[in-house]
Amino acid sequence: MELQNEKSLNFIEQIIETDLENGKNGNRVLTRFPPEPNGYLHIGHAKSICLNFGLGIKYNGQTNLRFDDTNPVKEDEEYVDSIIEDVKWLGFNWDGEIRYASDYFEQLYQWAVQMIKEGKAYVDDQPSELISQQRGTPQKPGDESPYRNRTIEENLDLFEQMRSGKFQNGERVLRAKVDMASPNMQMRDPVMYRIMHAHHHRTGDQWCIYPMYDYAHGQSDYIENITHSICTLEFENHRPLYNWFLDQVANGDRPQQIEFARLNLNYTVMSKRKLLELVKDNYVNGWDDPRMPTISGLRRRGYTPESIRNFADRIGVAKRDNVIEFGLLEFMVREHLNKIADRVMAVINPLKITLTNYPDGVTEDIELVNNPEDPNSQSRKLPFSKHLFIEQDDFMIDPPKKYFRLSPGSEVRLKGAYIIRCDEYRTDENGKVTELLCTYDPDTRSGAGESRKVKGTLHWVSADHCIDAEVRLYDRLFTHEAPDSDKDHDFKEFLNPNSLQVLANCKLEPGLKEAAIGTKFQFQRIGYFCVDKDSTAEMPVFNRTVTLKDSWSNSTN
RNA sequence: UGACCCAUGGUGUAAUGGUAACACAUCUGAUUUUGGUUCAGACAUUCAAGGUUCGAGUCCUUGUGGGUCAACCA
Repeated sequence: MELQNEKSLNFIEQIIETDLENGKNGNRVLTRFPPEPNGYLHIGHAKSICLNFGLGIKYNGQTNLRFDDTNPVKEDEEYVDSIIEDVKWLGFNWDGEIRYASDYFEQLYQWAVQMIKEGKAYVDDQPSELISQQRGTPQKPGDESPYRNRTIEENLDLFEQMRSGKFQNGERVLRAKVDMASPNMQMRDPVMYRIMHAHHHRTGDQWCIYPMYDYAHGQSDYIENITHSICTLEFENHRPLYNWFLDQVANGDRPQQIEFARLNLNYTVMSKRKLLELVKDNYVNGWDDPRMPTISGLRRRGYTPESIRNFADRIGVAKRDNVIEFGLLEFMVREHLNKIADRVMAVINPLKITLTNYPDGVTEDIELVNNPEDPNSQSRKLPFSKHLFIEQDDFMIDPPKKYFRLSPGSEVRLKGAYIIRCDEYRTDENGKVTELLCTYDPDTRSGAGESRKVKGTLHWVSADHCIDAEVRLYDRLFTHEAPDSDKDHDFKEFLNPNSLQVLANCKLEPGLKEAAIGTKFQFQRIGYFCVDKDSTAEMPVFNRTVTLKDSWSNSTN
């Protein structure tokens, strides 16, 4: 960690280092990642995870994983499991056991009773609409509830009855007695407890009153001895309330809430509600659909934990609203995959070619390095024969200038093998090219010494030896840079109809038959791909993680 | 018409009162048996006006622009 000294500190690190210099919190650093288990984690959470756990590591501290499970009707164990998996996969370890806000329900209740006794909380009998009206507006102060000055005894009794199930949902709430005239809306006697006769995924039917976020969160931080409670900007207005609740119970060290700007990525949506909508209404195939910005989606797409951590590091941490270009995420995964992914031959839109002067029935072994970027890389042998497949894009009848690939009469090298010339092409009734007849130059085999140069090098597979595979090409999920920014159009109107393209007739080099699920490859000249979980022994399925950078198609567009 | 927060190249982030920099993107060129990688280069930045100071992106004031807040959500 010493090496990080060269790098400048973000504003949260500066706060922590100042605290450390001042001996605050007994020189401890304890952060927490507090997801609500009401959906799958997305790349925005990854930023928060990397921040919180990263701080724990950097300052020799720890980070807790705590589920903020105070709203049983929205939460589910499926989400708990997925969140645990995603945090682990990103490569982080939390301190001790997993925590749950629901573990603290009894303590929270006792503190609420104490607050009632001190005249700091009261039971309100009014329905939510009325309470809402009395709250006033940002410009106009609120009005006090007629129940605000009940006796402590009455409050105690009513709160006890709330807990014991005497009331229906919505009949009573417990409110903090703060200040109905505060210019900060959060301070206008916020609700602390509401009645919910609902089954909780951990506490079952033990409770029918549940604490609200503002009350539960800060107290949970305090219970866990959190030093720095990092959250996103929209909680900035809540900080005085966070501190007010702490004032009621805290002795000694207390957590400090610090807000940072959440991640926004263009061409996608990041709200859990909207992501849930895409899943529920089948606009995508589940939370881990490779087009989703969820961590599980990125994982299935072929992203590596390293690339996501590097991304989080690169985008930085600050307080100003930001929209990161999706291309940066793609850069990060290319950068990592370039180093670790073996290169393989894969023809995704096959075009048959026959080498008319190559002997029938002969197979040669072509040796290729698996990854030229990796000094320790092994090589493998590929079969080469008279009948081959190349990419349809690699042949044009009437090519533009500076087209380095095949066209009638032109020459290219087949990577690792020979230089070939296209003599003839055949088309079907629609004019589509169906086959090329080529001749090879036997003197140009790779590694056979001095040979003449050609501009283009193509990837290929032997038609007699290749395997069939399905390849799924993904494009951005939305056509709009900011799909949820348009007030007149629902974000789903900007869904990209071409975000998934399935190619069912792809031809791959034989060694790919046994590739394990999740294995990452570079399909030479095409992009990075990984083996999808839908693969079967008969039909492997590959997901395109990202294309290779392509300055040719960029310049022609 | 309140409170709180924010403002640096196209994007994001630095510069901690002392030469405005790094990455991505874009564009050149070199290398290359991947139109990849690598290498070299180019482009382009302090919201405005006042003030403090020898010196301001940084501190102060005002303005402008943007964000957040009126769930028994988190």
